[in-house]
Amino acid sequence: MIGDSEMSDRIERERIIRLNANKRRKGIFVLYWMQASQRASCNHALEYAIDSANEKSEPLLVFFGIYSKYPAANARHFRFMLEGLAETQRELAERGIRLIVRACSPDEGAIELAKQASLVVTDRAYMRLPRQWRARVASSIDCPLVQVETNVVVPVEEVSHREEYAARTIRPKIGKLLERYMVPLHERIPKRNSMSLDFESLDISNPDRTIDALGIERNVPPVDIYRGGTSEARERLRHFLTEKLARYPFCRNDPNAGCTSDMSPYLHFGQISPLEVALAVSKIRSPASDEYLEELLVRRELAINYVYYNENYDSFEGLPGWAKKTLRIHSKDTREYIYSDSDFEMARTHDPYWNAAEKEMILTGKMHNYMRMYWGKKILEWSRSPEEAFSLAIRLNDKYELDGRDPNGYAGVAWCFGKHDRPWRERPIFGLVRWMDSSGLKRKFDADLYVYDIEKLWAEKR
DNA sequence: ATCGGCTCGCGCAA
DNA sequence: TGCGCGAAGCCGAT
Repeated sequence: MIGDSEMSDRIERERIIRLNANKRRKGIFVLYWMQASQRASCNHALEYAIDSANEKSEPLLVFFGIYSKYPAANARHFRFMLEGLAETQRELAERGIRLIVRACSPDEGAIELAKQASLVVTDRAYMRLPRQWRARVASSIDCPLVQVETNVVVPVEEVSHREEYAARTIRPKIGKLLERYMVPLHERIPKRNSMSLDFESLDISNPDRTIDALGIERNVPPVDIYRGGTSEARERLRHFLTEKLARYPFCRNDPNAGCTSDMSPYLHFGQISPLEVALAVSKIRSPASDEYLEELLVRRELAINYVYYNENYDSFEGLPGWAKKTLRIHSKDTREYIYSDSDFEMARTHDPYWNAAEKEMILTGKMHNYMRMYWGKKILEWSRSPEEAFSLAIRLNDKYELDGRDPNGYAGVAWCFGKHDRPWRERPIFGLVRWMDSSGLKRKFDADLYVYDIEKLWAEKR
């Protein structure tokens, strides 16, 4: 596909990819089909759409399709998303841009609205389903579909043309491109106001009412701890930078310390831009900010590289050869414990630390990173086979985590099975895959305090 | 408390 | 072709 920069002097041309060969035509508006980047600020796709609209003095209409059947999504995810979307709608309105929201498969909605558009702009997610949607829209509409990368700091294909092996192989590739791509995005206002365009749109001012109206599953309840939206994300970022970052290197692996940034749900729904976070953090020059940028830029964009280039990102098959081989050799090893899916899901194992991690996820929608590793390793250890373990870990992660169904989640689970890691001393069940044990948790932090706190929360909520 | 060994494959130097 | 080294590991020796 061809890069296209003629319309935007402020967006790096590598972020822009035409997904079909259609020519721009006369239309009533430029359409920004918003999907992955649900925000009004620091959004390259939105800014590109504004430039495109201004160029021909057309108004800009933004469309978001709410797909109530999105795999593994439930009321927890939808409420968080809707809270953010309502704020984004208000923010866009202040710039004279109308955001319409419809309950439909997003590709269907985009195809319908594209009939009246001169040009369609969209943002970018890397999972199977949104990629299918974009492909379908590209071939079904009569005007151009232009994809603008705003979900990563360095565009995926610029970093590498293939699946990277580990953090150490992608780190220098990202590092040398940061100078070019880690630059602020200046925002503009459309020449023509689109607020008066008369299009049917869902009222999303009350998320719970919308959830009921859409008939979305309430089997996993929303959480109160994390409220969706760009302003909430920014407030958390500010708090992280002023109160937590300095001690981040010493306490980030301690679930009791409460010193994580908690950006992942906001990044997952695109409510805050990774570029905005990176620029804010990098203003503080310290070893601590470098350590955080490693997470945000190297680990996060490695996870995206994995999902983008590995079609089996959510199954055992996606693992590296050595890991699959060694896990298969040991798949018949005797397991001291074997739990059913519901034993795991209901936190009914013999291990209080594992149960606490599971309960933290169920209650809060976010398990501490360090416990996520232990949690995944033990599912592997206590399942009938590594294939079943992998698929259960993905299912639980997608269902309960606010940041589930995200490249980070898939790469995180895969890491527990050897992805992006190296081999270690061979042992039963795990083979050469790194093993973890609860004695390690106790060595590194007060694991019993963690259990105590989670059990207390569990008792309060039940 | 600290440290080497475990083990595979990438990427660079030669 | 050889060599160093790697996301969070554990284990056993000192």
